[in-house]
Amino acid sequence: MKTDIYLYNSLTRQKEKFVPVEEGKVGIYVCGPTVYNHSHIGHGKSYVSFDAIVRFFRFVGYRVLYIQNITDVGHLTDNADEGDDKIEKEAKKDRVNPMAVVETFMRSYFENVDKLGVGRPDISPRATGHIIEQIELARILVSHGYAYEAGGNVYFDVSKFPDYGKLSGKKVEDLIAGARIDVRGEKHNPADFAIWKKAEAGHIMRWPSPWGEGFPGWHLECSAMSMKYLGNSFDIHGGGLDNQFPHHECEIAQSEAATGKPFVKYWLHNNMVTVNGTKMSKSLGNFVTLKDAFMKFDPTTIRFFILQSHYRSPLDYSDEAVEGAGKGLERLKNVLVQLMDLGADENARVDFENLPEEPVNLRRYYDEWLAAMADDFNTPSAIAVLFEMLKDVNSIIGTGGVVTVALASVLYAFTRALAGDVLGIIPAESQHGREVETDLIRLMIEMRADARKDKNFKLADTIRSELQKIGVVLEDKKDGTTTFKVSR
RNA sequence: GGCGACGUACCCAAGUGGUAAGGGAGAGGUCUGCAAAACCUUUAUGCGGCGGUUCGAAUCCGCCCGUCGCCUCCA
Repeated sequence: MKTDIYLYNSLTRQKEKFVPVEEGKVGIYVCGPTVYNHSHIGHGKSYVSFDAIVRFFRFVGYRVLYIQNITDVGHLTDNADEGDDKIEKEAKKDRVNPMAVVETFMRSYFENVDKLGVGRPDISPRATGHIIEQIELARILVSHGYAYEAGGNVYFDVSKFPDYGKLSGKKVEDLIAGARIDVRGEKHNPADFAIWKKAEAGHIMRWPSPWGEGFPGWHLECSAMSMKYLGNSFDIHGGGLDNQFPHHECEIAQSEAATGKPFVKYWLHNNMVTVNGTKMSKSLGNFVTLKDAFMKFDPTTIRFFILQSHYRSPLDYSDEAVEGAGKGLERLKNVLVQLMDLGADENARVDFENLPEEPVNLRRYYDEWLAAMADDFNTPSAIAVLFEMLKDVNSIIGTGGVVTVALASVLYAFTRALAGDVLGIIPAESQHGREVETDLIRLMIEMRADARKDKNFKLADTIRSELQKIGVVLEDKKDGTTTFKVSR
């Protein structure tokens, strides 16, 4: 590995050096969405954050197995394990099969995060595809005495698992004292949680089990699926801070009670998104879906905006802030265009072991970037390093310094690798677009150059402004040449 | 009520004991037919407030104010 990685472990509440369960490999599980609605900007933050983390692990040489589930069993909208199943509620509204609702929003989810440059997980297991594993896990818990059946429901007995609360810092007594919920009489202890639920009449999604027809409790799927693909003990489990309790706490209890082994080594939690300072909620009408956001901003800009703050910091979404981020990103992308104009080879590779120190100190910038990323994935600091490098490069270009094709190529590849491959804030496609379009634009530039020579500035300006309308921005250089960039 | 975070310039945001990164916006300048881009200069004696520890604190401690999250489905 190129470097040691330190990460903040929610379980121990401190930064720790990452030591994998198995040398050279990382097993990571991240809680995926419940697909009953369009994804919002909060989902965006979570999945972009973990995407950057996964990309970084791969960059430094780890073999990563990334699992992210799709929750396609609805679970309940209400407290006290009552209320409607969210997916079924949606299905009844539209008079369609619940699985059709799942399909619709699962596709929507992937379309959205694809646009954000989030790499697909290696495996996207679905809860309904792992009912057998979940029943088996519940069966083990019952047979080991950690869970009990009551009226067709199966509950985890919190009193049998003394470590319950170790992740969230909660005490079972406090939970009972502060309980705002009506306690189900059949539970032994108010803090006990359902791992299998009886399907009442009219409940559509149901499966046979040793306890009659029913469906799995929410927490069970993540235990069953993570351990199936990553083993009983694995490296990293991630998710939103709002899932720390009860979801992740319950996962630990179920998994460790069933296997007798430590479940997860490092817990990573990303912080939440607020909109104009307040929590997103449908009732407040400030619910920003990714679809909405993409109407106003380029998805890459949204990604950049997300990564410009730390994953463990809360992020406040506002048009003003995203606009500001977009302008900054534009500058970053612009340097690549400039380097291309200097003849940079698009396919050049960087040798990180052997970076130049003059005239741009890439050695130092790389060390700083790496240190930032290795320190709990500090993407804001890493981005700041890229901006410092950019300033250096522009300064040389702007003051007429000599940038050889070889240097331009190294700078280009360096920026592409760090900003593109790892952070994902530079889209992969060529800035200059397709050949025919490029030739056409060059033709317009020549025509405009003739107009300028004749002092026909009216025509010259018309050409420039009309091209700008279709997203082609012309820039006249000092030496009389004109370059362009495509800004969409 | 219980638990936990956070509060850094006009906006966004790093920094967890050694004297305030970075981005946006603003101001002035260089370049230019004009733009745009780029570069240079500039914008917090101060990091919510008040105390304390220390040679030294945005960073540690205490209290207060404010915001957010969790305790109930949630990324």
